Amino acid sequence: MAVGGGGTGYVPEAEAQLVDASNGAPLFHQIAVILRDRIVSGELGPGARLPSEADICGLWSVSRITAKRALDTLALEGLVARARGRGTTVLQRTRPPSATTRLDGWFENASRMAEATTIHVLGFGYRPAPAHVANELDLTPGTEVQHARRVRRLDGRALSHLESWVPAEIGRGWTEQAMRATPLMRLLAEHGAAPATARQTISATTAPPDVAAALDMVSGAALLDVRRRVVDASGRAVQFMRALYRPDLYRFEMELGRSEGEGGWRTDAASTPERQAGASQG
Amino acid sequence: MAVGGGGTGYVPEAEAQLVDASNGAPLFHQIAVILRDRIVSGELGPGARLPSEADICGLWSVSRITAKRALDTLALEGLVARARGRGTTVLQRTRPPSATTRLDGWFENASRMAEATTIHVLGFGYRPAPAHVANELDLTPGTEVQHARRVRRLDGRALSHLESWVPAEIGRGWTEQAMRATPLMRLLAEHGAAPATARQTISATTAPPDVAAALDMVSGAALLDVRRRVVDASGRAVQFMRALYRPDLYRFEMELGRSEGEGGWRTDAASTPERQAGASQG
DNA sequence: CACTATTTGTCCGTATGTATG
DNA sequence: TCATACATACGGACAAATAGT
Repeated sequence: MAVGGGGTGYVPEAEAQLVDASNGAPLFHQIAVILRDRIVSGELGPGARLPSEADICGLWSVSRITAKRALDTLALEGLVARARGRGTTVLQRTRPPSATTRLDGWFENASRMAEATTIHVLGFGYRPAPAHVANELDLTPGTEVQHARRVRRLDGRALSHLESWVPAEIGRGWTEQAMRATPLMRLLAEHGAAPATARQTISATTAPPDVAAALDMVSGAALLDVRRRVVDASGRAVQFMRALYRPDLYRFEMELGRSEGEGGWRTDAASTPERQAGASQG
Repeated sequence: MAVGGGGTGYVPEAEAQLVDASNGAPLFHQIAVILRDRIVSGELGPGARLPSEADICGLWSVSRITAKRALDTLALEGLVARARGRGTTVLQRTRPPSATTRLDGWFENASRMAEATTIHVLGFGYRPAPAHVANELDLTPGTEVQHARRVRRLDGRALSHLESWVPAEIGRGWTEQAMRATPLMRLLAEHGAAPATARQTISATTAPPDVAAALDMVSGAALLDVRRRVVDASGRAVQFMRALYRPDLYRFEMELGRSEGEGGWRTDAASTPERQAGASQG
C-alpha cells in the first residue's frame, strides 16, 4: 500500500524514516517530528495533504490512536487543519517567517529591528559575573555586572529571548523603563561605550522550559542560538549577549559570493585556553 | 537546603525554571534540557559540578530515580562524568566545536572543508522534482532532478547531513563514486555550471529520526538548518541544498562591523507568491 | 588510621500513562 | 472496552566509592 496520494503528492522515502518505540520519546511525538519537518522544509506546502491516519498506521506500523495523536499535535500547533472526509491539510502560513536578517549592515539592522518590535523585560538586576560571562567581558569572575532578560515581540508574537550582560561600570543606573524603550545599542552609546564591532556565533539549541514559556513554545523545541560579544572603538568589551530565536519566526539570510576575505573554515586546534569556555568554544 | 554549591558555584534562578509533569515531555528529559543548556551555554565549564541527585530532588521536587535519569542522559551524551562520591562533573570538551565557519569567502571555505572531511553517500538517484525544489531551481514540478543524501564526517564523527538537488540536465551521469570523492562545487564546474553566487538562509530545526540516526543523535535534537540556492554566472539555478549540522560540532562565526551593505532586517510583507515556499519564504 | 558525610550504583515494590491488539 | 506490555515516576532501602575530619 503506497502513500495516500493527493495534492502535491510525493512522499519520498517515507519508510526510510524509522520510529523506535524503545527510544524514550513517545511514538506519536516521533511521527509528529517527521511530519513537522516536512512542512517547515517546504516539502509539504500550503494546501498539501498529509498522510491519513490509516496511511500512518501502515507506514510506521502504529495503531490508529497513535497516528491520530501525531496529527492532532500538529493541528494544535496551528500547522495543519483537520476535517472529516477532507483529511489533514497544511494551512496557509498566515504570517510566514516574519523576520529575516541580512548579516551585512549590523547597525542598520539592529535599529530597524528595534523600531518594528517591542521589548518586554523579564528580569533585570546587578549580580556577580559568572565565570563564562566574566571571560567574555574581560572581567575577573565575581565583578558586578548588569544582567537583563528580555523578550522581543513582533506584533504580539514572541520572537526572541535575549539575555544580556553589561559591565556594571557601564550599565550602572539604567532603569528598567529605559531598557524597555531604548535600544541597548543606544544606551551603550549614551554611556560612553558606543559599540564598534562585534563577534557573533550562530548555533542551535533546545529550549529550556523558562525560555520556552517566554516564547510560547514547548520545552525542547529547536531554537537559533546566537551569541554576541560587543566591543567599543577602544577594544573594550561592553556587552555580552545570548539571543534565542524562534526558527519559525526568524532566520538569517545572506548572499554568498566569491572570496572577499580570507577568513574561513577551520577545525579546532588553536584557540587560547583562557577563551575556551567562552566565545572560542564556538 | 540550597543549591549544592561547589566548583564554579552560581546557579542563577534555578527555581525559576519550572518543570511540568503535564507537559507531555518526561520529567527527566525536561531536567536534562535545563542542565544541558547550562553546559553548552558555558555557564557550567569543564570540571564544574552539577547539582547532585539529591539536589535535583529538592530543586524540582522529583524522585531520585528521575534525577538520576536526567544526569545519566547527559552522561550518555558524553557531556558529563559520574562517579560515586565525586558527583557529576562537566567533561573537558575533548574536541571543542570542531568546526566553525566564517561567512566571508564562501569558495575557500567550501574547498577547505572538503579537504578536511570525508563524505558518505546515503542515497543517490534521479526523480521528479517535488514542488518546493522545482520552485528553487526554476523548474516545472515533475522535471527530473538528481537527488543525493550525504553525510559529512570530520575524523570519524558525523558533522552534517546534506540533501542536494541538481537539475538532471546538469547532474546526469554523475557516479556515486564521484559524488563521494569530488566536491560538488567542482562537479558543477566540470559540467558547465560553475557556481557564481548563492543565497543562503540559516535556521534551526529538530532532527527527524533518519537524520538523527545518520548523525548519531537522538531524534528531536536541535540542528542548524541551512538552505542554499546556488546559481551560475548566467543566473541559472544549478543546485539547491539543505544541510543539517550538529550544533555541538559546527557553528557559524562572524565579525560584525558597521554598515558596508544596506541590505537588512525586514518583516514579511513583500515577497512574490511564487517564491513563497522557498528561500524568500521570509 | 578510623569515622562520617556526601554521592552515586543497584535493588525492591507500586502507581500511572502510553501504546498495542 | 478490555487485557497486556512497557516506560515513566514515586518512595524507600542498602552497598560502594570518595573526600574531609
